[in-house]
Amino acid sequence: MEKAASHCICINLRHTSQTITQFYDAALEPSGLKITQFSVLKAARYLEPVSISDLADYLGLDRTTLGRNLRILERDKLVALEAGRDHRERVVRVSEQGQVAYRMAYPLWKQAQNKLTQGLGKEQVQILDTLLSNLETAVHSR
Amino acid sequence: MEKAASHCICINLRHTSQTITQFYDAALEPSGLKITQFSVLKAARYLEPVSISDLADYLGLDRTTLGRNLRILERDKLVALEAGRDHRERVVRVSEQGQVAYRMAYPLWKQAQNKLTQGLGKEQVQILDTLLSNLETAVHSR
DNA sequence: CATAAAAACGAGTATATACGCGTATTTTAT
DNA sequence: ATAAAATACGCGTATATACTCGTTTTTATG
Repeated sequence: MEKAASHCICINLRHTSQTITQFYDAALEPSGLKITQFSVLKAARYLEPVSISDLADYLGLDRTTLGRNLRILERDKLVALEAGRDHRERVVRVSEQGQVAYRMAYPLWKQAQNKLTQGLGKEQVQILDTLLSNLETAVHSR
Repeated sequence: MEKAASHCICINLRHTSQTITQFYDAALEPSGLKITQFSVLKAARYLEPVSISDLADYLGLDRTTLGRNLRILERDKLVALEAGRDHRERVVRVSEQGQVAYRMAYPLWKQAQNKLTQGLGKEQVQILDTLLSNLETAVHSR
């Protein structure tokens, strides 16, 4: 990872996304979590008990994608997947171990976020957020 | 895919990147190429004959990632991978079929790119490019 | 109430991405 | 000229992501 800047918005986005992901993953390493897993735990903590589909909607992920990601968290005993009252669904709960990992990861995430924010400038981060949001809108409209 | 806007720069980037990728992939569909494959073909056309490592450097991808991506293009007969004079390396060449696919994909790519550019505004796209570039710099320094 | 429609999920398949380890080949240094 | 270092790769493993299809369960409707 080092080169970049094609003329393609998509390729540029993908490349930066990947680079930044590695940055956050490295920052979170002591917690054993990746940034994607951190974001799933965060959402699950907020919504639990929650079905896979509802959690996927919240996260903006495909249901099957989240299902596979959760399998890994379950294997690592960070979440538990139980049958809900509705026997079609499986309900996500964050385990004690999951809570511990999250609390360990949070300050690491914050540090990474701060570093980037300071590197870019607060206003620029604000502008970035707006642009990303507008991109998604531009694609979905019409 | 529909929700978004966490407070995490990384998660926001990942989500938008994925959404935009789907937009480009859908646009390129008639050509049979995905945007990632299109970008590999474009670079390979420009640099061929080129080793896997050199092409990976140019694209900002891990060598092994590109190797696997090329295997798929080879399977679909869009590129050929031959031994170079240096017997350690494998040399990438775009096949006739690859050229045809590329030429078919190009206007589709251009359309997608134009749609997005019009949706966002040219200045905003320029700002986005700058921000993405600055993000990568912010992460690599220090 | 019975059947049709809808919802929730898993499995299969496919792609993209990277890291570490091992191997073959080429270069370089002594 | 030989040994050491560097280079180019492949494979194994791991994660993230999504689509299609099929199964189970729930809900709606006539």
